[in-house]
Amino acid sequence: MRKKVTSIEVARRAGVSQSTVSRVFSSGSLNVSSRARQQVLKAAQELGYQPNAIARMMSTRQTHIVGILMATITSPFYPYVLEKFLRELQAIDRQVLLFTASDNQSIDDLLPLALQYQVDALIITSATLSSEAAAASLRSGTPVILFNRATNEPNVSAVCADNLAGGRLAADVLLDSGHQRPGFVAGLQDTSTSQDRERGFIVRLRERGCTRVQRAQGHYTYESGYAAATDLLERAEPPDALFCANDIMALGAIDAIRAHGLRVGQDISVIGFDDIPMAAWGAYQLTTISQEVDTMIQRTIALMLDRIEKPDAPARIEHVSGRLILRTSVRGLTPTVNENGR
Amino acid sequence: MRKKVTSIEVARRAGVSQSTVSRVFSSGSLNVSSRARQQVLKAAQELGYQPNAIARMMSTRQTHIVGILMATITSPFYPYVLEKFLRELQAIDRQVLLFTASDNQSIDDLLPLALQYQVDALIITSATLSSEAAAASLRSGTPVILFNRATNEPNVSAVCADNLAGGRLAADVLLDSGHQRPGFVAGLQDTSTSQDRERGFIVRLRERGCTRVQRAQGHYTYESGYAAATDLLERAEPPDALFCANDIMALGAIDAIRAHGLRVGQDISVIGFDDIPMAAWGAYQLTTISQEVDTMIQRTIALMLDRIEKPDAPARIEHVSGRLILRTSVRGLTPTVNENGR
DNA sequence: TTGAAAGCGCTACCAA
DNA sequence: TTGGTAGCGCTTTCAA
Repeated sequence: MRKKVTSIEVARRAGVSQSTVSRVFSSGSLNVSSRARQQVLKAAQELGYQPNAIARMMSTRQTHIVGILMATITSPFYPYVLEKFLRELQAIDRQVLLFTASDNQSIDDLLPLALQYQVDALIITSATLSSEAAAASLRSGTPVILFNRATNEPNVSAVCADNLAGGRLAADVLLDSGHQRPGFVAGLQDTSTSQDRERGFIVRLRERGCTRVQRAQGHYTYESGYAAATDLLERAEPPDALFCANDIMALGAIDAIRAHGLRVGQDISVIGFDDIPMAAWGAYQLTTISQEVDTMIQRTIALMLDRIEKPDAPARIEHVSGRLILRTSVRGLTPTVNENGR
Repeated sequence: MRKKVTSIEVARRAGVSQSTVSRVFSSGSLNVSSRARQQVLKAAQELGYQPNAIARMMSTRQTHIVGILMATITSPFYPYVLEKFLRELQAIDRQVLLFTASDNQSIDDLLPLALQYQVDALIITSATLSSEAAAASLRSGTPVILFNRATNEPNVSAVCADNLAGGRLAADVLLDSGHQRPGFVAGLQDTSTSQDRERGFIVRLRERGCTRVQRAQGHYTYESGYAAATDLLERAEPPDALFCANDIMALGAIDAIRAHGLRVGQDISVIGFDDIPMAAWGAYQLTTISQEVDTMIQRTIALMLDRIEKPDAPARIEHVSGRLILRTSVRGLTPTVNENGR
């Protein structure tokens, strides 16, 4: 049992050359007589032979492995992203080597590691790339695609939601439904997602004459949303509506609001961003702006395949716009869209 | 940029042999004069050399890659499991090749694929292994460990929560707090987790004289928990307490109960299993039985390392018992434990 | 359609 | 401490 069976042993047993065995298991059995193929298959079956993928990578110099670097797997949005990536990549016969990093620092440490594995491409989610890291990836000739983060690096492609437009949409929604004092709960300070959502929101509010916006800092977790909302509610003139940079903070905000004895969607409105499944749960019914994960992922993979094929093609940034998902957490708006979490 | 730099080029530039370059990058620079090492490092730096991990695997016949096969990444319990596994494995210098499967069928298809990658070991979560698959893994000499599933296969190790004890605990909790008509919401029919939790629950209830237990079938999702609870509530003599086979169904049940105008923890009690972060959220405050993920994962990795070292050691099954996490969804019990989601 | 043989980029052994 | 060299298990020419 211990010993791995190699193509040589199969060849011996089948009475053919090792080359023939290789042909049977690679090029779709091209240029192999069906008699030889039968024999090889039979011998392989009997010996329990499986081709050694590592050796194959070695000679073809193609691993068919995609590296995924994910900073925050547990934030409820990302498991969907990961699962979808896996399915799509498995479907096109690519395997996934997964890395996780706690902060942007470790991304820089992990990148060379991923490159050592000769991945065909690297997808980085929920993290930013330093310029040095970008340079290293460029030098190695490994395409890098950012998912859900913008970047200024030339030569690094990215796919993200249209966060600016999303922020503007949130502003319009709140103003249209008659709110006067909107507040903003920010996500992690140094993320392009939070920055852009905030900027779109503020700019649009200003365009429509609303200049005083209260703000509290969160960091994309339930607890930080709870804390930020509490902070905002206890100020002298609390907001009458909250735009939270992601759904999970919005859920925390809702619970904080209720803990203050206020009713969400009546006394105060809340709007989120992402449309995670929990946003549709009975206890929350969160109105939010969706991230079109499926589309974003398809684009990411398309971009990736493109760069694997034409490594010298210029990098591209793509934006995917979200939709307003109407539920009951913003007052004066009635759900019309079809309701299913995801 | 395109071309990958090899150790030969580094050797040439550093004026040493290729063997020396190899030594510098492998055996911790053992048996290399510090002068030679300096030169090699300098040359490598200048050329942007990174050792090729695939080639290394090829000669050492050790990939240092662990395969993880995960059926349901998006069920809220699993992202934590995955992240924890990644951190722990990265910490001991092992990489993770991740596979996902939609059902037990595809597990069987994925297993040979994972084996082709010569993974040092395979961890399978939230899925069961057919006997043929177990045999295949055995023949290949690759250790397989099940996480969170029991198994009867000899030669397959497993780590899971003590589900039987958990079910008994749930029964005791409900009876001790004066409930008369407990009901059970089952998870996926064919999972050992749901079966064992149910069995422990029923057996203990019976031991204490409670024989009539109503039951509804769910499948480990929020929606199915909602539906199952609705079903139970609308029966002639609805239960006064619900034990749900996992937390996410319990949350669905809570929302269903509220939709019926009943108060959770007063009119009817709910107890879950897992202790996912959402169970601690303000809107739910779910009393539940924890799965000690960290411990379970450490055990899994220990088991794995053990079998990698001694492939002929017998398989082992380990159980990790959970704790009662008191919140407010079961009436008559007051939270005492320290409160933080995870 | 087949087989022989030359790599792929490393590690590890052996001799110096 | 060094360098030379023989693999690791495949794929892929090249000739036959």
